[in-house]
Amino acid sequence: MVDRRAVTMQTIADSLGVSRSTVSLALREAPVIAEATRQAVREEADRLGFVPNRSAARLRTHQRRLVGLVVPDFANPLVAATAAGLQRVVGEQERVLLVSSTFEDSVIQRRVLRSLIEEQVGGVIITSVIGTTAAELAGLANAQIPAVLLNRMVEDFPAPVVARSAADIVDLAFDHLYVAHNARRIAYFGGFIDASPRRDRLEHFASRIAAAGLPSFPAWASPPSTSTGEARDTFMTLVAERGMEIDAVICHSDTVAMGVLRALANMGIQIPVVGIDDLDFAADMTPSLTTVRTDARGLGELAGRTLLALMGSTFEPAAEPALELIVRESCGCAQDS
Amino acid sequence: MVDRRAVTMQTIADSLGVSRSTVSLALREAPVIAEATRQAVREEADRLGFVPNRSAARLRTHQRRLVGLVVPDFANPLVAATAAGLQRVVGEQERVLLVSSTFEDSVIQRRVLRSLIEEQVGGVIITSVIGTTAAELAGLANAQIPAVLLNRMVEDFPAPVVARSAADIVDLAFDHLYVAHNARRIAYFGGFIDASPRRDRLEHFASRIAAAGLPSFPAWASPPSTSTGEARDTFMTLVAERGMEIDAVICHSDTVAMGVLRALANMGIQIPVVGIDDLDFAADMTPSLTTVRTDARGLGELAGRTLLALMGSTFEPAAEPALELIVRESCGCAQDS
DNA sequence: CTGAAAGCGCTTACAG
DNA sequence: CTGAAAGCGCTTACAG
Repeated sequence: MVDRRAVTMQTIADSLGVSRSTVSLALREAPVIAEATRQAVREEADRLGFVPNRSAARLRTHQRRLVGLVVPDFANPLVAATAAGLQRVVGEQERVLLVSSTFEDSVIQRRVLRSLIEEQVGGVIITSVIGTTAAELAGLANAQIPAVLLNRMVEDFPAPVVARSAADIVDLAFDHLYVAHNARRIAYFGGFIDASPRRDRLEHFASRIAAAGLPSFPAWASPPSTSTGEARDTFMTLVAERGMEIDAVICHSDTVAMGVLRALANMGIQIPVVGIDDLDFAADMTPSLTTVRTDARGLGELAGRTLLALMGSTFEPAAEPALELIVRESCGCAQDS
Repeated sequence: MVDRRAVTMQTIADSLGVSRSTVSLALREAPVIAEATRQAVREEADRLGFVPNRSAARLRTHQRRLVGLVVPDFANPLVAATAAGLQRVVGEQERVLLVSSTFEDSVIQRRVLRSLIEEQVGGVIITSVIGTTAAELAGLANAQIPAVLLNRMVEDFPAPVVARSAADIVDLAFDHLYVAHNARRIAYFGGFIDASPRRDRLEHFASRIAAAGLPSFPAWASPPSTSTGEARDTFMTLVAERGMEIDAVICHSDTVAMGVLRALANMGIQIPVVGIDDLDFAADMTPSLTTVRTDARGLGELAGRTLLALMGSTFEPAAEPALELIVRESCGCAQDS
């Protein structure tokens, strides 16, 4: 409101005829400063529109209030939901989130991590590019920056992994299709090849299939697809090439499930479809999507709390929110309700 | 890799027996330093795992490489897409994005803006909380931080507004319904009451309606709805209360359109529906959504370029990507293809 | 071509 | 209760 030169503590000190130390202590509400002085300093600071320079404070104290979030692409609705949960936790602590997408490019990831270290972030939450090794994350450890691995594991990197249980997710979907819908030729479809959550899910899925003595359909699991459009096209190609050899599908995500539902509609075929995530729009697809709710927002909050705990904050450890199967129309349960 | 104390330029200087200045100049590739020295410094820096401290550099130089993004909620897919475009532009310049959601809460917005100023961001892109006044953004101006208003206008605040033309959007949707589908009882539905883009669209919509001598249906425009579920419920309530008095709908967003399509399906009614945005999933709804493509990603890039230009970067000014009507099934055009 | 010195804006012992 | 001084890690004139 007042000046065009940056106003610093010195400005306030001069204007009040006190020292910088007094201003600093007064603004930080140090009880050692006389109430009258504190008051005067606060008022003058407001009048001048003083805003403390965090860079300077950080340089002096090594306090670190920034939190870095590194994800493949936050245009992905699942990622965006997770980030929103995280932001909630981080924002409550007056911390600020530095967000970067890597677009699955390890060169960008390297650059981004370096930037975050340079900015002296207090911690990092990362869904690392596929194929990332512990060595590529070593910079964080060297800079003593605590990290949390979100969803994707990195072999030999000593950081907590926050992710939903792949086995539990698969069990919920599989059991419903197998028991409630008598499906016997079940496929897992979609996702990023080689991402650890998908690998874990596929592994558990294979063991359930084997234990139940059911046939497996690896061809349906192999082509990658993450976007809705990709999923739709890939699924239609598979049906064209192999025929409708399956009688139910577990989709890697709701986004993928939407493409599969569209493919099925295009071809006039109906088989039970179960998604994973329960994103906002799952309830309003036609047919509405039966899906395993993974509560991305809750997971983001959990990741945030886990990181903040590593950074020294204390709060009651948040329980991991429970997974839940949300039954709707796409599996055939409520098709005509 | 080596030490647990932070390694600074002093560490490198000591280890090499040169001065801090030499290290600083060498690392910044100053031609004044002998090539051999530069080489030695670079190698030692790598060996020690040196990462420059941006806070210190910023304090000294007042360079500002951080860019702040303030949005209502980046879990909103439209916002996420815009943010992704922005990140692309910002990332190319080795800049880092500070992202904060305000959840439409002006108290949070105030806190967030203050944090960004404290962190010495070089610029801010903001979709401000509804009802934000220029006074609430004055802190940015005082701190001489350039700003770009994304989508939402703020009266009397001297910053460029980056948004798609409300009139053009409405024209594309209206003309298609009016001309191609002979709709005569057209409603605009959904969105946040009082957000400036919606106000502008409604205003232009009203003028088109009036010019064509068509009846208007303000009741359909008034109840707010931004999420898919909200839109679905609100739409069903309207139909229940008022009967099916309209024969076509322009929806404020694809997200809203999805809810409307679901509501129509629930009630077994078919009228032409046009969305706005063309998000990824629009092509794969059932029916697939006819919508005005606003290219959120492109808009994010444009906002980024606009801000960077304000911050002093120069590049060829990006043309605003054109709006385009994407015709699919939901308007009735390709229902059976 | 390289070094000594000053200073960015803050915080924190330490005197008084 | 308040002030003078040192120092965080960097950059940039200015000497030499």
